[in-house]
Amino acid sequence: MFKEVSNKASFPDMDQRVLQFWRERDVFRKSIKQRPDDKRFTFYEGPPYANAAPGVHHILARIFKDVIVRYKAMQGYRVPRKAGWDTHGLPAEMEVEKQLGIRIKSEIEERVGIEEFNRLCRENVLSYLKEHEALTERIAFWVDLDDAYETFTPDYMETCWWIIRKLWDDGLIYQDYKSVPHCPRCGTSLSDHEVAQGYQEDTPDPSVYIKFRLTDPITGVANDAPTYVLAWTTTPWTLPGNVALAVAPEADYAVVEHDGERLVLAEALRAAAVGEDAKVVTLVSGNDLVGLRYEPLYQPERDGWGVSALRFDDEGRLTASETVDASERRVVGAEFVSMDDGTGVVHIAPAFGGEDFELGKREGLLFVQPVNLQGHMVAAGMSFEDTFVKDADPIIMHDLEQRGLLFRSETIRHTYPFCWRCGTPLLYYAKPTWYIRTTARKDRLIALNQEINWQPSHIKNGRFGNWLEHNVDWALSRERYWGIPLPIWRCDSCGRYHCIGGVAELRGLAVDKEAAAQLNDLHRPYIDEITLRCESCGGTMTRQPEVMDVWFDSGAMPYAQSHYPFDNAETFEQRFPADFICEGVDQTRGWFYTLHALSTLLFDSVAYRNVICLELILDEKGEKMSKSKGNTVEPFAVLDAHGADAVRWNMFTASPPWVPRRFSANTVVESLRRFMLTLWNTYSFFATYALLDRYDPSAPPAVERADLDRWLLSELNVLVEKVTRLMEDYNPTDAGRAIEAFVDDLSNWFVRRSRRRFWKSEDDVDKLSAYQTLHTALATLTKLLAPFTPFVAEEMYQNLVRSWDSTAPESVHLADWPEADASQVDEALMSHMRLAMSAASAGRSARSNTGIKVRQPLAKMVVQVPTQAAVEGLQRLGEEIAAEVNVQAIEVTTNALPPGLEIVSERDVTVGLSTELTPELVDEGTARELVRRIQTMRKSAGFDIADRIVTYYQGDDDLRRIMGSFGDYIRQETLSEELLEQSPPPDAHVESHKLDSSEVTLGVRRA
RNA sequence: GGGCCAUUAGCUCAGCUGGUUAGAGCGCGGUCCUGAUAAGACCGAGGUCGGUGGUUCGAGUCCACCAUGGCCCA
Repeated sequence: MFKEVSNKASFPDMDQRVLQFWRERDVFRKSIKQRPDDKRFTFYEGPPYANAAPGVHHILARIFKDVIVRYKAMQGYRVPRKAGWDTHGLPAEMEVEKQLGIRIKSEIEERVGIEEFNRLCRENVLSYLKEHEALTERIAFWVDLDDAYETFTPDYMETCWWIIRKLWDDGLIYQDYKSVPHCPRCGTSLSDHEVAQGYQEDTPDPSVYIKFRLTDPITGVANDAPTYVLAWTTTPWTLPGNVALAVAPEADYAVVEHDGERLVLAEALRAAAVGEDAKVVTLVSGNDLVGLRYEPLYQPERDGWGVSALRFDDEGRLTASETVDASERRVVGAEFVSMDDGTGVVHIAPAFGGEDFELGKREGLLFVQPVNLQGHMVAAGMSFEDTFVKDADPIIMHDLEQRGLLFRSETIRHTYPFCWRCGTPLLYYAKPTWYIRTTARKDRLIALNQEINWQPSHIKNGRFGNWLEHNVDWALSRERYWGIPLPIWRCDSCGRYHCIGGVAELRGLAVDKEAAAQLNDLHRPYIDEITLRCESCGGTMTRQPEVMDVWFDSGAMPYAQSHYPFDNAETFEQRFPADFICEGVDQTRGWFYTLHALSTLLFDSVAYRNVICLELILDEKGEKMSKSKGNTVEPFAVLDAHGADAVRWNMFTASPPWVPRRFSANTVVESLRRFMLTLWNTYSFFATYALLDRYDPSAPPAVERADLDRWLLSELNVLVEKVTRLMEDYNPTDAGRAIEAFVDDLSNWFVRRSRRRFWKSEDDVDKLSAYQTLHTALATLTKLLAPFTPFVAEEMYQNLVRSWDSTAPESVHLADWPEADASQVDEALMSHMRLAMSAASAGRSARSNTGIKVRQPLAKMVVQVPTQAAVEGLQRLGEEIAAEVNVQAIEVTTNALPPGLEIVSERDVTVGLSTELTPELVDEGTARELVRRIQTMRKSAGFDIADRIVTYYQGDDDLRRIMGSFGDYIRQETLSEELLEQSPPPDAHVESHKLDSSEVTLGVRRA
């Protein structure tokens, strides 16, 4: 039998009961195991970083993962869900540095030591693991936390080595000097996707125009005054590294007079740079300038700064330069010279800019590096010696000004990259770096992307597609500590490199086999101590000191989570690629990319077939949540206040997840009121009356269903079809909204219209049909809702289904997803019901226009509809309209409405309400008024809904007459066994009322 | 400078392949209804659908440009 359901639900308490139930019955594991092994749906968990407390954005990502995988499980798929934790990389290192008060990288090795440092990092990354696990359980994200992968385990790391080795064998790993974004504080390069996270707009920087004095004459121009090429830069600190000036070969350059000197700059930028007034001596082409030599601003290699010059050799490699003379600095042509801003002359310093470096290679330029990895100027004896580059800017500008070489200086604001972790301005810096040659497979990266279903779809060819189109090689190495060591060793004698592909191989080649055999932690510094025997020359090989980009770890997750290929090859093959992943849109350059890149390079396959990209969560005012602003919402507080389902429902339905969304406790309350409570009260209503009536859900189906019932079942089956379709389309938001609309109809039309059917005293077919219909709707809803609001779905399911059907699955989450029954769908009926609703609404509107309140019955309402079919359909539903509008008769017609009626139109219907009041109608209105007052008295007397009572009344002739003619009606409505005209006994609840103009005394007492 | 997304009521959001008078919820004012409901109904105030041009018989919807905001890239 059903259990009683209070209409005062406490969802947080219910959550705890349900969690307990799932734990006791091990429902999560059963939900996986009960499904066939050969029908799989693979989900990959993008590993969170557990070194900070979980926030609401974690809830967002986790429930969108959960809703899809729960749905697929109910669809009959076996859906294993392995949890995972991201553990390596700068976030942890940064935290530990903060703890230790470390300011610059060198302190780590000098003061703390790598061993201790990494030990602290390991501690740090899991410091909030318990909170993350607690949140995961609290919001009912079903993922296997007991079998989680962690990226710092030897098995995980070994797979990563195997991947590098495979790429190495395919010739996809290489080392090169390249200009890379470098954080001088962290002392390491950043990958492009890391740089992407740290751009800041409106960054002020110097904008300086520098004069480079030509030492060669320009062909065809009289050499009778000092001539300077004018170059523009926003990074004065790179000027000591200048080795060339680049011009656009095809562009026009103007030679202008200025203060008795000549300046050379692009004609297109002349007015902007030197003003309209400057007199143009002549125009030359860029080609005329190429090859001209100029006087260097600085010659660090000559002047004892402590910097030696290198030179690009014929193969583009950097080699020591024996001799350098001033004349080697010259003007070169380059296609990238822009005429958008500056002077059309670009100062070239291959030690810094990427384009500069490539140009240096091509032109065989010098290479001068007057900045160290800490970002300080190496410039012994100069005024800016040992200053941080950004601080060196003004000093260098001052120095050049003194020497008459600064033409103009201003400040501009532009977008500049900063370190996403520590906020230090990044420097583009040429240094040796290990790369994965992703560009070699760029066409496959692009082609395979076409096989991925992106939600929202514009990401595919928009953000992600563009990213792939602009693909550059993946800078893999990091000069850091807490990461997977790069498995590359170099022979000290012959210089040969060897890439290790696994622990066994490492042990085989180790010089000290014993030490290698005992190695059980592959991290630095232990791995650094393992040297290998060179197979070519017998020399000793030492490991390259870098560790791997932490994004590599996450991209390796499909393979490394099962220690492929060393173990579990079969498991891997079953679970690759993923059917579904879901993360924030910031991962287009992070995890979405690293997964895609590695699967393409390793197996020429996608890594995932369907992906949902979520947007950021904003605070109530639309601002980004951040701890420093103090506008974060504490996840456990809101969960414990309103329950996990309300939070989940809000996030699913309040706005599409791929648009930045606002979130606050207030928005959760709204979801609670609008959806959760409406659902719950409908359920509570059912349970209350089903219990009173001893409704037996196992009874055979009613032989005949009322139109209202057939309508609801039709809507229900349409809903099942719609929700299924939307879930197949990875669109839980619209699916949830469809459920919400149904629940609203269920509560505010079906139940509202059916109340009398439930509480009438006869047990007839109509009552049975009403119960069966409502029961079916609610029981089906528990299944549709199970993926969305798993707690309330379980609670309702247990009572509505399991309480009487012991053969039903023991949890709603073990049940099968419902299937729509098209034979129950009646389009015409649904459309007529919509018309009836409109007619009722228009009728209520007409009533309020007349000022006659609804309790006062009126004789009739005429409903005008456009078609004869609608007339017939509405006639069947006339009773519903009549009851809503409280009229005694409904007349449906296609004809024009007769005059004298109160007319209101809504959509396709126009109604005309008769406003004439007869004495009989007034009496009936009074009778209804009496019923309502007696009902209110029952409540205030504290009677139970089903209590039978005796009602006492005293009043004038009018009251006596009404009690006489409407006595049956009043008795029935108020469950009065008797209506007695006498003064109530002392134990009755008594009230005096004013009815119209007369005084009435009423009393109620339990019978 | 380029790309993507967004812009509809005070706030949060719907408006499918272009088709009468642009909707809902919250909030506000009023009225009503109520023995499932922390609810519900009806009325009202509140919109130049970011702007300008274009295509069309007809544009919130399609196109172009612009503006503002967000994200990303250079």
